[in-house]
This record gives sequence, structure tokens and C-alpha cells, in this order.
Amino acid sequence: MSQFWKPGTERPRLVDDEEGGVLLYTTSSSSSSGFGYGSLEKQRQRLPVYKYKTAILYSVETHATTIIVGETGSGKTTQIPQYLKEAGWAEGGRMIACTQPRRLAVQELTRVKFLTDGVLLREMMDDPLLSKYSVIMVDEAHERSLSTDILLGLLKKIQRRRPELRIIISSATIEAKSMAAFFNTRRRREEEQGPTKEPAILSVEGRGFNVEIFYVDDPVSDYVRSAVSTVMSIHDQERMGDILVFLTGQDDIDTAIQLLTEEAQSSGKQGLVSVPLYSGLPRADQDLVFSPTPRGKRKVIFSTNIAETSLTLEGIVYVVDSGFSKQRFYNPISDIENLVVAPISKASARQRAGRAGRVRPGKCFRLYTEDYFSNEMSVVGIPEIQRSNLVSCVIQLKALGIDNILGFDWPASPSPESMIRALEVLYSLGVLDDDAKLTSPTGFQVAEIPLDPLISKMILASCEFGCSEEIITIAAVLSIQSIWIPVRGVQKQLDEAKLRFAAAEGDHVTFLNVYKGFIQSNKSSKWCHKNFINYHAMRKVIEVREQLKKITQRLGIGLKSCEGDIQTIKKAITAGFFANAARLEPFSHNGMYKTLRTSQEVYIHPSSVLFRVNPKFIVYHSLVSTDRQYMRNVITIDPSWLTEAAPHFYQKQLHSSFPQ
DNA sequence: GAGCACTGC
Repeated sequence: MSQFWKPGTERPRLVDDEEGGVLLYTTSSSSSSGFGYGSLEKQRQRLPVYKYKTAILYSVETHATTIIVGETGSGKTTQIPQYLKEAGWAEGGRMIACTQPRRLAVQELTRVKFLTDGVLLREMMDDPLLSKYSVIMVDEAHERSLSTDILLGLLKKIQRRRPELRIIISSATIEAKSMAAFFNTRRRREEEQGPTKEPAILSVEGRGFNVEIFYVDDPVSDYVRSAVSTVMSIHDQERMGDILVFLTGQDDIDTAIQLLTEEAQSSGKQGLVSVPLYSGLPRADQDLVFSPTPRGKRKVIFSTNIAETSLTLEGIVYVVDSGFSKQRFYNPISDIENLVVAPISKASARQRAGRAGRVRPGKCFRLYTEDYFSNEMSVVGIPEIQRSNLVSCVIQLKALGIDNILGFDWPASPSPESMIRALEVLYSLGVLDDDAKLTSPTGFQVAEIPLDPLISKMILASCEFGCSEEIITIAAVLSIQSIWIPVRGVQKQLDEAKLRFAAAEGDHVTFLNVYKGFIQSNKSSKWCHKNFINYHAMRKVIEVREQLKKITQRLGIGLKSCEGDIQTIKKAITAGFFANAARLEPFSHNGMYKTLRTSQEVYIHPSSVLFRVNPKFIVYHSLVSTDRQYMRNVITIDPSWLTEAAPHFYQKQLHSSFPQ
């Protein structure tokens, strides 16, 4: 492994601090306490990454791939693309790309493009070699999101065809070596021309302060209770400073806040302000997290993983880490994605602890034992690609002309079962042909629409059925987490509000009613409030719908309304979701259904307008599994539509399921 | 009568 630095500058340091204990954040001076005055240039020079400018540029010049190990706050994301531009990498009509797993609000430099991994993947559909870019920087690669992994695999391929392309991968310490191994394409005694193929690793320190770590002596049986009592003792014994508590979901968070309020009341403790934080929270409530803590008070933020990567909170001095988060797991045999509370990795634990050291030295209280951390916790989490349904991923690779999906060189390979399942689903949708090639035009069109292929297929079908106006609304609503406001204690009112829009045909049609009402109200937030509808979610529906409208126009498909012909709408939905059909068990007293495809026991989700209605045949949008398998968002269908929509899928194997 | 970590086009 090679490292380069310029004599006279500080030698780059390869951090290797995978052990627990005090985090090895190094911070050079008091300069980290803010920018003070001075020119913009001076400010840039004070960022930790500045010291490595020459080393980074030298490495990029001489290496095909450079891996930058950098802690948060080093300034790498904003500065490195700028250094590259100043060094001439954006000259001669070339550009620099910097990708993130999430959207980022950064200033757009000319000839430097900040974009998400997913968007860059989309760009490859028009420009497979990404030929307009001279350097591509993949930021936060250690998060191993689905799109990041696909992108890394493709970049490695592109590098073979474009030796002049430079890749920068910014990653946390723990992943750096495996990234380097993945991109090391150098063969022994190979005559090297141009940049060396062996990746360089550079390490840049962050701006964080030391965080002292504490563990519990014995395993805790109830992390919510334990988190609350830890908060109480921090409040008792530690100096002022806000507390961030990592829990797994809304339920945990609500319970914890209730417990804390009770305990503070019964013990007469004052000065604690609890704030919940999770993605489903209405915007106004989320903003409370950022409001300054009143003088003499201590803010306690109870958060999901959203505070681990997506949001940065200022003023946190104490972190309480439950050691758990909700994670998605996919079972290719049952074709079901589950959200499960699972132990986090050491990498996550480090990231969480680091949240305590942004303003001054902090403390992190881990609600698990040191022995557990050292001996049982996995070093890194399972990459998303090994925990997901791969239908979207496979169609994207197919669209990029990658035929041998099973032989693709991944940073981490998904299971063959998942890939085969994805191929089967795409085949049944008519997107792939017998040779596993994209069909024309359906396959290419579905690949062009950046949504779940089942949804894309539904949209294409709606054009034939003449109900695309309605279907793109439904597609937009389905891509939003929830349009209802999550409210505890006023469940009854929410249910009543829902009834105002409920359609006998099911949830999708109900969504259409909500959308119509929202438009008729002139997109009023008051109207949303009155009807327990999430205003921001509805704005988002409008936005996504506009995008879908543009995409359909680009595909040369006109929008058309079916003017209230609901049966047509349901047929279009069935054309995409025929595989998700279920039939009510005869004589079932508890609403048990069986899926037509695999005879799995499933139930209508209590949030559905068809809950307790239990029609004989239904099609569902997705399954969510807890103690039971629940079907979310269902519509009634006529079973004959299934054979109409997918004769190849149903005629052979399942005709015996149909009573009529 | 249950629950939804996150993200994107």
C-alpha cells in the first residue's frame, strides 16, 4: 500500500484505530472553535483538509484511485473538488463529479457537479463511460448504500476502458483497506503506463473533540428504560450540554419521552426538554430539534438513525447509544423485505459517539458491555445490497448493457438467490425476454422510469388503459412514506378523517380522493391539518407527480384521464402488481388471506380502508411483517384480470386457485 | 386493530 506526501508538508497518517476506548480524534488547535474573521481564503486554509492539499493533488495525479480517509468536519467534501478544479482537472471541457448517498445543499461550482450516486448512475444510461468527467469523487462510500455499491462496481469497469479517469473514494477508516483491495487492479510485472493502478490511501483528520466512552457493567434488558435512567443520571451528575439518545423507532422514542417526563416529575427534577426526532415527524416538529436550548435548560433529543448520518445536530455533548437500529432485511425465498431491530456495527457505534464531540470534548454512554463491543459487535454493517430486493438494481445494470449480472464484480456480492429472484420478477413483468435481455419497448421504457419496476409497469399499462392521469398520482403517493399525520392518542379522529376519503375499491382509489380534495382546497395547509393529512407529504406528491409527468412525456406517452372509470384504474394497477395477489381463505373468521403465488398466510393491514372489509380477491402494494405478514395498500380485483394481465404467470401454475 | 430506519429518480 503506497502513501505519498510532499516533503515539507505533514506526513499523511494512516489511522488504524479500530479498537474501542477513547476515539482518536485529533484536533490541532483552538482554531476548531469557529472561523472568526478573515477572508474566505483564510477560512479555507483553516480547514484540516488544507494541510493535505498538495498530497491529495499529487496522489490524484499519480494514482488511478485515491482513497481519502477522513473524519467528519475535515472539509473534504467541499474542498477537494475545489482543489481539483484549481489544479486544472476541470479544464479542456472536462468536469469533476462529487457524489453523495443523499442530496446535499452545497454551492455549485462551475464545472464541478455535486450529485447523488443514483443520479450519476442515471447519467450513465446516456453516457456509459461518464466521458465528460475527469475525476469522480465518491463521498461517504463507507455507508455502502445500494447505489454507492453499484456505482463502485461500474467505476471499476469504466477505469479499465478509461485509464485516464481518476477516482477518489472518501471513506471512514474501517472500510479503507477493503476499498483499496477492490480497486487494486494492478497485476504483477505489468507494464504500467499512466497513473499507477494500486490505490493510494491518505488520511485527513477531522475537527472533532475527544469523546470519552463509557460502557454498562452488565447487559441491559430494556434499552429504553436504561436510556431514560442514563439521561437522568447525566442530568444529575454532568455539567450542562445537550444529550442525544439513539433509539430505533417512533415507538421507542414516544415511550422514552413519556418515561422521562414521568421520572422527572416524580423526582422533582427540572430543566429537561425532550424532543423526538424521526423522519415521519411533521416538519414543524423536526425543526424543534434545531431551536436553541433555553438558558438553564438541557435538551434531550431522542432520535432514530436519522441523526447518525442524515442530520447534523449542534450543541450535543452527551450521546446515549442503545446499540440497536432498525434495519432492512430481504428474504429472496419469500420475496419479503422486513424491518428488524438489529444490533449496530462498531462503525455505527463510532459514528454515533462522534456526534458528542462537535463543540467540545464529550461523553458517550453505551448501553452494552465493553466485552460485547470488543468481542461480539461486527466491525462493519452488512452492505445494503445484501439486504435488499434487487429488482431495480438488476434492471439498471441491464439498461447499461451488463448482461452477465451474476458475474458482475461487486464490492460485496449479493446472494445468487436474490439476483435470480430479481431476474424472475423482471421476466414475469415482460421487461426481460427469454435470453434475459431487455424487451423493446417495455423493458427499455421501464428502465427509463426511476421507480420500482412494478410501479413503472403499472404506469406504462395505464397509458394503454387510458388512465395515466390517475395512475401517476397513485404512483406519486406510493413513493411517499405516508400522507397521513402520525398522531398518538387521536387515532379515532385519524380513522374518521380517513373515512371521509375512503373508497370501497381500496387504498389506491382513496389516495385519488385525497389528492382531489387537496387540489380543490387550493393546496391548503389548513385543509390538510383539518383532515389529518401531512401537508409536506402532499407537496412532495405534487412534486413527484410533476416529475413523472415529464418522464412520461419524454417517453412519448400522453397523459389521459379515465374520467372516474375506477375499474380501468384497478386493471392498470393489476398489470404491474399481479404477482401480489391474495385470496381470502374460505370460512376464515380472522381475515386470513393466502397469496396466490406462494400460499403464504397474510392479512390486510389495519391502516387499510379495506381492513375488516375482507373482499375475496385483492392485490397489495407491499408486505410488511411483524408478528404477522400484513398487506399494505390493497385494492379489490376480479381474478380474471390476473390471467388477462399475466397469462404466462398465472395460467400454468395457478389456475386451480380460481374457484369460478 | 398496527406501526414507518434512511434515500432517490
